[in-house]
Amino acid sequence: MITLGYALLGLLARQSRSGYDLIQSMENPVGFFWHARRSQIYPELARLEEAGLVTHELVEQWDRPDKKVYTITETGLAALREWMTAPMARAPDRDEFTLKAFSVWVSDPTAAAPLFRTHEQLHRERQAIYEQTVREMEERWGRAELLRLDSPRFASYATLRRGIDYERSYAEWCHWMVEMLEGQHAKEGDES
Amino acid sequence: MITLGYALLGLLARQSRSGYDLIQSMENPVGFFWHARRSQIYPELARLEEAGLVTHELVEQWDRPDKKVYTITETGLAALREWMTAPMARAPDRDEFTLKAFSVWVSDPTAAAPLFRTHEQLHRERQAIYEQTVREMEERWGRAELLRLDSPRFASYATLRRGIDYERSYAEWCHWMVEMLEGQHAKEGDES
DNA sequence: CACTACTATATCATTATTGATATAGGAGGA
DNA sequence: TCCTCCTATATCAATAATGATATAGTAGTG
Repeated sequence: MITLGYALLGLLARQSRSGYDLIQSMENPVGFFWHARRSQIYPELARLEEAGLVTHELVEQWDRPDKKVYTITETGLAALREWMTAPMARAPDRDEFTLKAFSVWVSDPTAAAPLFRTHEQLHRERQAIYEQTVREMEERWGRAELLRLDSPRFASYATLRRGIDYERSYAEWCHWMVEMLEGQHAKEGDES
Repeated sequence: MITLGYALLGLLARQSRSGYDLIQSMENPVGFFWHARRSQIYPELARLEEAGLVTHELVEQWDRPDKKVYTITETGLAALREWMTAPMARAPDRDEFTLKAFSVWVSDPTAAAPLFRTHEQLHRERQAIYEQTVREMEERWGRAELLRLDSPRFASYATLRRGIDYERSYAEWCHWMVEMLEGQHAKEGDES
């Protein structure tokens, strides 16, 4: 099965949702680690249902279009558990922005610097969003709940921690690049 | 144009290579930030040639099959420069392993811990490879050359720095996860 | 002599993902 | 009233990426 399928199962294991809700969840902060378009989600839901991993219930609404609310089945939960603990190889790394760094030498440093400056900003913003989310979670459920291993809150918290580390380390690297490109490498220490 | 195209141009800007050489370069440490299979590289080279971004010269060899050595053109270099400084949005994050963390709550912690243990190891190993590469570069060209902005060495060094940070932060997160899952969260500080 | 590995290029089918577009009712603002 | 936005689902074409396989010569090992 496709990774997207497990992403959807992971969301449905927490709570039943419509396709539209799933699309929202995939776009919002918590879904930062996997991304998909509507055109991929609806067919994938159909495939999950065909495989018996989810079922749907039609919910009629008077004020807006009717929706199909999907619920994970026991089979679906079992599939999610199996995927969860299945040994897995490193995913091939793919980052177009880092790829740019690999060719930074061909361009004028003063032309390249703004690019890295912008990305430093983008990553710091994302970091701030994740940190804010963690703070909100702490206020809402308390720190103890976030550390209860069988709680979805813990899983969200763990994921967010990864996100925060990722964004911070990315932003720091961008910052270093800007310093280099702007010729202010006086601060540059040695951390071989 | 496709990102892979710029990855290939980036390699050819440094040195002319055959398709086969390019495949090697994409698999080795330096090419850790983008990945492609043979079946994608050969057609892409043909497309680059059709677009006038590279040319090839047939090199006959007596001891092994003849090869086509590709060289970047002025147009190709211009295209690379333009892509280099073109404003770029955040790439959608995609990491199947982090996605697993999002569903870690459904599985038994003792079953999940080894998974994170393994990945900590994988990332530490990769980190060590990158660090070793940097050390070799320092020995071979000297630290000053690695910081010369118009040198491909600087670009490689910058890329490797990103790689090292990425691997370290990933490994540290995996380590934290293992501690959590194994119930040794005594060390857990507060870094909100 | 068979087997395996390496150099070298290439095609094919399939799957995954993206981008554009369609439909359709309700809400809210200009 | 027109326009835009939101909820809600869906299809379609195009592109990107993967996996499998083919060909073919050389070199080395058992």
